[in-house]
Amino acid sequence: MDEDQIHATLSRMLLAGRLPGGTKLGEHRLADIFGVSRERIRKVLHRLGHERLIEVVKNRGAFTLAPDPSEVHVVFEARRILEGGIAAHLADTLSPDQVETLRAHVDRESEALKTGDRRTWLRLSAEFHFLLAAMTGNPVIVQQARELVGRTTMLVAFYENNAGAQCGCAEHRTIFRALASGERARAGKAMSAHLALIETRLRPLACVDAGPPLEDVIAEFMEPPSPPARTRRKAQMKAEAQA
Amino acid sequence: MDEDQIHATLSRMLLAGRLPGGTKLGEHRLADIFGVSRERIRKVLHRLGHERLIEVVKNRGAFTLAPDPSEVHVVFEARRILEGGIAAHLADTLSPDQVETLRAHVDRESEALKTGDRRTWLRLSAEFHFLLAAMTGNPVIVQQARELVGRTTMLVAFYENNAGAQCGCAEHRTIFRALASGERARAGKAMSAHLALIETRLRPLACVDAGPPLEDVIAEFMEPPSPPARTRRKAQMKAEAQA
DNA sequence: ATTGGATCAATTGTGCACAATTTTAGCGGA
DNA sequence: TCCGCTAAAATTGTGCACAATTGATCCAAT
Repeated sequence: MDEDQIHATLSRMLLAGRLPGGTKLGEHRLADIFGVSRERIRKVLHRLGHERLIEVVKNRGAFTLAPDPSEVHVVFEARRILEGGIAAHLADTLSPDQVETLRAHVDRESEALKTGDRRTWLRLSAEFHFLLAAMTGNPVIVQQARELVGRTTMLVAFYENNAGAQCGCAEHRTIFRALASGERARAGKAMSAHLALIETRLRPLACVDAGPPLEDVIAEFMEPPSPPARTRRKAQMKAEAQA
Repeated sequence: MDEDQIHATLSRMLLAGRLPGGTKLGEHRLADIFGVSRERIRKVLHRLGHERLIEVVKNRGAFTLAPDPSEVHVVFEARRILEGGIAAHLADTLSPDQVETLRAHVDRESEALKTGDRRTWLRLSAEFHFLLAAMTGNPVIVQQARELVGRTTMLVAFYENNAGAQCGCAEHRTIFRALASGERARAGKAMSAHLALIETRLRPLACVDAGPPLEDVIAEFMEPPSPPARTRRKAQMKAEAQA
């Protein structure tokens, strides 16, 4: 199997979020699974680590990310900043053709929502953000947006909140209107507000799913330096015990 | 020598832009220079490649980037988008302390400019952008901003236009005023305009330095698939001939 | 003289064996 | 029962030797 194939396969798997956070990804084990040498796996693992899709610790190996709530906030805040900038930029530079493409996309979202085609709606909903990034025509921006969207996907998959946490269709249309009329400030604000809403829809579930953190409860009664640090460690131990 | 040290050393060297674009970075050669094994160098090289500080081609090795004008535009456009988003975000979230820190920074810039301390002024000028990214408190954003600022540094170093292409002090103050007064839209626009100005100050030099592209002239009389692709290749050949 | 192909040198990619580090299991004592 | 220590097992890191690919040089043929 090719190295890029292995990387793509593992990426899909990680983005799907099927493994619990902190799961160990042993080199020898993966080498057996894919039927390739361990070195091949090593390279892919380090690459995934640099892409922030897994966490690699020196002399300890690779682990799936344990998405503590603070990471949710960090990623969504980063998306608000970056995609807010994208929206503002597009409001100034969008061509008539691009406006029409966007209009068609939002219309398809509405249509899918109306006809109850939930699967299509989910896909279109996710593609909307990527489409905007692509419309900048800037490969650097596309790359950065792809990374953030990927991390978001992992987060929502982990909190298995696929049902309600998707993008609201009306909000996409609001963003579109601001873009189409060239209202730079409004477009940026709308995008930022939209992403903030998604985060709030996601967060409540996180607390439920995270279970009893125990150490965090103790930490609440002490000075607050950085509570989430220990949550991660506990999740790792639990996951490793399963393996 | 440690692996991280080698990475840091090469990073500094690349960002300084001392080597011409397209210079080959042979593994065996670097291994001899640093006095370490080739594998160590390989790892660092691939890491640098993933960070877009060099270009690694399969079965051919690593090369310093050949900054064609299109890359200049791409990087600066990306900075306008990202840092525009950062400025807009900060206008909403800046604390009084942060406002004072920024004010002090801009004052120091003015002071350095007035007293003719050019070295200090250049440093402060560059740090202004990084300071804003850091003030988001978001590691993801800091990381992305660092990458773009780094690539910008390489570009200005390559075009050896260090003299006039630095940030205008007045523009920084304009951005600061918008941030301090919480004018989100104005802050984003000011940052975007500021970066656009830097690019225009830089570009004329680029065209002079690029020399006669030759293949591009031929390409102009054919169908336009992706002209910049061949410019890069020519720069590589020229650089390799020197080595 | 130029183009085409083939061989050869140089450089990168890969698998394997060994070294270093971490983790775990076992054991004895407080 | 719990803690500390030691040793062994497992896992990752590294250097080396060899394979594969690329680029260049040379020679021949048109």
